[in-house]
Amino acid sequence: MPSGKSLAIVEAAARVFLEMGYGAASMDAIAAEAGVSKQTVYSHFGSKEALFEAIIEVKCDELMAPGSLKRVPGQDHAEALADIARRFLTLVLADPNSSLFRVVVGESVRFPELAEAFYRAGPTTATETLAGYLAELGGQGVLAIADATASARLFFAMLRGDLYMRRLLGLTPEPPAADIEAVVDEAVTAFLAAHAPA
Amino acid sequence: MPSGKSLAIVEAAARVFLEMGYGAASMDAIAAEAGVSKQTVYSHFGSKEALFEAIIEVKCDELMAPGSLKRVPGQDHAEALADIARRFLTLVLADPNSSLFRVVVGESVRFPELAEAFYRAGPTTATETLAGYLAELGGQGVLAIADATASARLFFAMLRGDLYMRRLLGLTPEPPAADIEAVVDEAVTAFLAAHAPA
DNA sequence: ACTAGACTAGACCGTCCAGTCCAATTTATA
DNA sequence: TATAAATTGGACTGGACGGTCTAGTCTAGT
Repeated sequence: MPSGKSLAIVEAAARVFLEMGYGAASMDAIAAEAGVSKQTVYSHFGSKEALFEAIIEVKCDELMAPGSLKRVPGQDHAEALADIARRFLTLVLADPNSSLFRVVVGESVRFPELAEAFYRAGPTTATETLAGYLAELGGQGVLAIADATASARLFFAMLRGDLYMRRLLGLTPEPPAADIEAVVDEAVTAFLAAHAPA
Repeated sequence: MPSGKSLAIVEAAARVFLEMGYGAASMDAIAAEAGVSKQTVYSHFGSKEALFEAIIEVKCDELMAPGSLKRVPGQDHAEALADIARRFLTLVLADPNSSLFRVVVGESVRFPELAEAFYRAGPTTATETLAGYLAELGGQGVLAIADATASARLFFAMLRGDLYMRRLLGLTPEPPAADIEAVVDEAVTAFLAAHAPA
């Protein structure tokens, strides 16, 4: 439970780390951004590494916390898939989140545990959730699903297309909903075609 | 034309930069790795930034130079696609190349022009090449291709699945050919199903 | 009023590193 | 061989940064 100061530090550190990356972020800058003395930062978190790890873990949790991929009942399966895709892409392409990913990738050599935590909180969780749903659809004969996990991974992969790549490389600002919708439509259509029941 | 010393510097710098990232790589380390005095490094490349940019550009060129996606004639289209996919994945998952990508992503905030150059040399070129081939197949009625560029992007996206993500996050060593083959098969099958002619 | 503990401002230390300088030495060239 | 160019190695500068220390302030709770 971060109280006032601690919360300010966490938020400031998140801003600075995500904007500048680990190496370029200085503890002085973080303290200044938080409106707090450097000593206070060191009282709450013992070191730069510890602070960084704390921030990334918090952000990873936030990323997947709201069960973003839960289904709303009473939907056509095509619409349900589109819904999942839309939420996934919106989440993943949103500004602080794509920065987070960039930083995690960039520092994955120095902080392997962080990369692992990210992978577990993000891709793994998302894949498992979707795989459960796909297995259900497969059981109902609505789709031909041989390997639910593999299909779930394929679905997410289809969503990580050119737009995703451009975001990853920082070449594009957060895209408008229409752009996301186009990717969603294409992926869902192709996915359904590839999994049409015999 | 890098002569002896210059070449040694480029190669050493590539090794150090790709292994440690931009921030953690010191000019002393690079000079030592090259078996060259620091002054010589500065004589050939004026600054750390310039050296980094030179290395990344050289590596980008290498990455796409050998026309890695050219088709061998007389192939079944399914086999041709599998061939392209296999070469793409092998290239992209190989060790120095995925390190390069990690570094470019990590430094994309500090070096936006580099990210742009990378995007042009990599994804853009690859997409255009494949789009040309797909348009051809579409014209022959072998596949149903409405938007060749979009389909090409989708194809590559399907290849950048879980294995790619794990590589990106540094969670897995260079995968064996069998793992790549599995991804290739799955992607090609799904892609063909999604583009079957009416 | 007294005290305890969180906080501040900023000086300070040691380290690391990009980049410079230079005198001595090697290498190439004419 | 003589001369010019490239290279070496190592000392040095200047600055940034992680982290510590300290003297003193602010705020509760008693």
